[in-house]
Amino acid sequence: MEKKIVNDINDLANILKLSITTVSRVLNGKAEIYRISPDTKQRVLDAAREYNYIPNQLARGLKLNKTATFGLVIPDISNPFFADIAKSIEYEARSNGYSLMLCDSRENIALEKELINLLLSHKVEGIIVAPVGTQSEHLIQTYISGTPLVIVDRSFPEIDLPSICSDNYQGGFEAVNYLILMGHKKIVCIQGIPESFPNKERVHGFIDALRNNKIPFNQSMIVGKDFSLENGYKQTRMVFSLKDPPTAIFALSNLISLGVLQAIKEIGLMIPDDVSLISFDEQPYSAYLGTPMTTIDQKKSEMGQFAVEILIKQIREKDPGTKPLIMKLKTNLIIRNSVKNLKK
Amino acid sequence: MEKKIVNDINDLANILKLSITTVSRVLNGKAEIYRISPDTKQRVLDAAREYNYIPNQLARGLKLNKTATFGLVIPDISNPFFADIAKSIEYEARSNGYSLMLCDSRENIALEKELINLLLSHKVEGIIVAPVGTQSEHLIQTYISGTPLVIVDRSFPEIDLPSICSDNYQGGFEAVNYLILMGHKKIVCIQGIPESFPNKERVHGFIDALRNNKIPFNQSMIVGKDFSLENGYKQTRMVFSLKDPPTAIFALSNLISLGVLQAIKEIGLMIPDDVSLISFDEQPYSAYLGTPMTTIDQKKSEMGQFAVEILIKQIREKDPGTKPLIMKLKTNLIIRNSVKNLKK
DNA sequence: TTGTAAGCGTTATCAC
DNA sequence: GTGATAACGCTTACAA
Repeated sequence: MEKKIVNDINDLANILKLSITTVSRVLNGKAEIYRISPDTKQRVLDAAREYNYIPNQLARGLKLNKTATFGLVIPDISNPFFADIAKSIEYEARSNGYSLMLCDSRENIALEKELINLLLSHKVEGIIVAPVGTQSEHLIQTYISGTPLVIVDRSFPEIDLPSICSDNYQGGFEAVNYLILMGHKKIVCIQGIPESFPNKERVHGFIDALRNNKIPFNQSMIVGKDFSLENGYKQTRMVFSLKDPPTAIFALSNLISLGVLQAIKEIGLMIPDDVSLISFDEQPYSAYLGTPMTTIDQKKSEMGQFAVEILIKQIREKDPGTKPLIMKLKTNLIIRNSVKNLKK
Repeated sequence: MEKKIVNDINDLANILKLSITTVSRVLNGKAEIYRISPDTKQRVLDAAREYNYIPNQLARGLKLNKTATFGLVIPDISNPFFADIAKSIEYEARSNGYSLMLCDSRENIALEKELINLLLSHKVEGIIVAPVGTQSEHLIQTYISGTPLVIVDRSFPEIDLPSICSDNYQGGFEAVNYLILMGHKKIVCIQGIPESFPNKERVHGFIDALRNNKIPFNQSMIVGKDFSLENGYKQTRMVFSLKDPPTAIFALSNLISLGVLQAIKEIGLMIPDDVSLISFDEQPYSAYLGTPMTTIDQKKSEMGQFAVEILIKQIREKDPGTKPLIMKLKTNLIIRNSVKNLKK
């Protein structure tokens, strides 16, 4: 006797000699509501298991207007910062019954727009996005069109979109303040994507910390163009080819600081004796580098967790009247050995 | 005049005073085939753009039995090894018009099974999985049920499933052979998940390299239970609490070796003067650690790339008759400073 | 307590 | 050249 293959709720109903209605009800846990006999219920459940019936989410989604899916758009999943956030979001989404569609925008705004539309076409119930640049029209558009959306990491100034990010200004300020406390005055900041919001805020903190300590600022103290290792490398080489190089470098990402390390090494300098270094993004390896690195830690898992919470809240409340929630998470300065105390 | 909101191909057809059939045809690039007038075609295209019509992939998928979606199941997206693979898979999938559903199985076999079913219910067109353990029935089941599937990283011995992984045996063998060449005899291998295939193969290579060099092997030379940092830390502390500790450690993952570094540091030893270390998985930071680390590099992006290629091939050919493709990628020994030459 | 049938947004078959 | 309609697999109002 060959075992029938069940692709369908229909096949299942046929085998059981029941209507698909009854089968559907049992499978959706509505047996009691419709007073389906315990016997029938058990038969359905047994058959579903026996024939390994897997409901078709497409059909279900089409009918119910629910896909139990979120979309996640991030600039680079191979950057451990975003991988950590993705981990947290995946976990939190799954815990709430949602699957995740992963989109890597490769720091490309055109692709980001495309990906948002793709997610929309897949009828995701919500989108979490770490935006690439300063453009936000497409995000606002999807938000007001009714798709719940949360921005993580890269918020926008004065925008009415729910968002959650680190207090990048605070992080930048504290980092540089610490450098100054250690006696540094000639500081160079190697930045990431200049237009991106976290970058701007960190730079803002950098400048304010200088100002606060009466240290003159000029534009040559800020170099760099993106968050990559290559950028960190090139800028460091460039900076040290100039006369009067800095005593300290402030790197605005984990990848940038790796590039700095490479350049420093090639040039033949030592950290912190010849140059000091402080970097955004704590990583598992930060403590085990040639010189254990002083870093600004961000609350990555909280970020992911809150992002999903805010999204789910939007879905539940369906209340576009209320002011969108904007959260800022405190950063944390982790002091190790990569900054020299010039005052000693 | 308020702009109408278009949710539907129906709405679009109404606005244009055309049938949905015609609209659908134009939108699917079949205008020429059905000899639709250039004028009509242009009107449809313009309207679609103007009203920002986004096709419903659920309905499309239901009808066509195509979702343009792959599923990816990996044990831990925050492990940079898997993040790199995911990056490559996402890129390659997207280049071929597929989106990616990301599932993190958290090294949990029950969850892995559940996730596979979830992906099936979402009607993904193919699944790429880095399996958690030794169980493969659920994978074989979905493969023979007709859903294209590729295993990455963690293959199974003697299994008829398409798979692509590193030559873990070679990697293990070369690593240990190198240690022996440098004069090491007392070597401890801190392994990952013992039942997992890559782990077994690496251990196999470890043992064969010893044997090959007439160095006696005993079970106490292999310790550890998973690929985590904590495992690396605990095992190192344990090993060095014993009398007659090893002169060299072979760590079977990037996270394990970070744990080793932490323990070594706490104990107050130096690498490579007091202990040598060689580790699986090259990472961007490997070269910048306290002692630049000697590592076994794996071809992560090739792995992702080939995985997608194999998947797409399965979809195209629909030919379950041919023997499933199994690929092994060569590993690469990167020599730095973490192994001491005892023969000097 | 169970069944019939409409409809979710598409595409494909057949007609004109 | 264009259009009406069935069908994809499911849920649910309405019937029985």
